[in-house]
Amino acid sequence: MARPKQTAPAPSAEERIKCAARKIFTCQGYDAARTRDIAKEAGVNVALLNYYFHGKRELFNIIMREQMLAFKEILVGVLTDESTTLERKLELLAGNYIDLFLAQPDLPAFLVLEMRAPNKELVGRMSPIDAIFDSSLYRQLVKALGKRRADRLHPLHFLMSLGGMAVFPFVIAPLMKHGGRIDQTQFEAMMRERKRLIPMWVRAMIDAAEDEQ
Amino acid sequence: MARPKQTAPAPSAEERIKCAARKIFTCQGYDAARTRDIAKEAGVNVALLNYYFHGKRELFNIIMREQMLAFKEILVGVLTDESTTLERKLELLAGNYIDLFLAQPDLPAFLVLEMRAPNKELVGRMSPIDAIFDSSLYRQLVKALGKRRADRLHPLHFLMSLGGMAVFPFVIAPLMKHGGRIDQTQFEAMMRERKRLIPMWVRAMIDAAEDEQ
DNA sequence: GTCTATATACGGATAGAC
DNA sequence: GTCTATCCGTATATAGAC
Repeated sequence: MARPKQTAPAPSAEERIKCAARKIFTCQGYDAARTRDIAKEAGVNVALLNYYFHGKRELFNIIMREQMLAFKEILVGVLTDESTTLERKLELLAGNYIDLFLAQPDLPAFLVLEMRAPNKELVGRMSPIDAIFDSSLYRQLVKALGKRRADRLHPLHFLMSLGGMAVFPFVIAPLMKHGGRIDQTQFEAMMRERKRLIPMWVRAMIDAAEDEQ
Repeated sequence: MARPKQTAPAPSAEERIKCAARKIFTCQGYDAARTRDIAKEAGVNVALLNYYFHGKRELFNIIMREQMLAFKEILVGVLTDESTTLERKLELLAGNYIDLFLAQPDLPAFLVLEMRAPNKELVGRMSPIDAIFDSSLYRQLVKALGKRRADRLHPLHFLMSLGGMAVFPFVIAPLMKHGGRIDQTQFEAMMRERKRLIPMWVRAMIDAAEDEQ
């Protein structure tokens, strides 16, 4: 009698191709990626890749959509929650994004790269900008800034700053690791520190705006 | 008698090729760029490109080195000036970088892209990390943090934050311009605002560290 | 120095057997 | 569904004339 499988079932070829594609596309970008390499990584032939997905571009679009969605879901999930405070939202954003990038260090550079001209339509459809403007967080920022200051100082400034502080270290990591003054372990420790620091800093930035003449 | 030339002399073919290469490489990245397009943009034939420079890779390396140098010179120039205050250095860094990106909006994404694995050696040689550790700014940061706090809170945190706040808006510009809520004019106005805001914010971040228990 | 014409390689895609 | 073999376009690079 067949006992229930304890181990995960061997992933289908289709699934293996998608995983391989995600790995290679995110590491190398669309133009540098070779379908042959994706097929080899998945343990199949190029022909099969074209059988399941219809060519390189189609496969890429699927991966790209998935990755942008993962990115957007973190943002929108936190942004629109009416039940959390501004401070808590800042903590969640910084924490979730840094955790995501620690798990997938190539993701930020990949998204930066592929958001460029050739994919304008694809990217446009995924833009979270409307969700931001209509969000709970946006209203909380306006309130924290005070009506008068929110007129002169766009709330987006603070979201751009938060994003930049979370993302930037990962894209310049290759530079920082040269010369041996920062190694991978130290780098990761610093990124974990930033989960605590960034929300505190954004709060300080909001308050600094308060003090302007 | 030949009067002195009032107009700039027609740039040599070599120079035109370099300009075309800079434009096309920075807009499209190495893999997507076609030597034919560079040659056409320069008004010459592909053969000539290979005559002056030795193949696509060589030409690219020259451009890449130049662009990274421009980037690094801003940083190092400000960093090492013993005669300016911490506050002034922060102003100069934010101001100079944002001006550079306003003039060349594709530059940040290009550098992010090309700093990846395939160019590790090239990038490593250009890393500004040593210059940072030995700089006047670094010492000023340690001092501003206070010796005790500088032990627990790495001064690099603040440079990463400054960099991220200056760069990030330019790399997500394609996302922000969708939906018509931010247009190009507004975007540029916000970036100019940030030249004033970022130094103030970094100062606030340093002071926020001061207040921790 | 600058061109035309061409060699060569490579990568994406497909035909067709199993 | 999955493979082998192959086609075909395209991109880099070079040979050689002027």
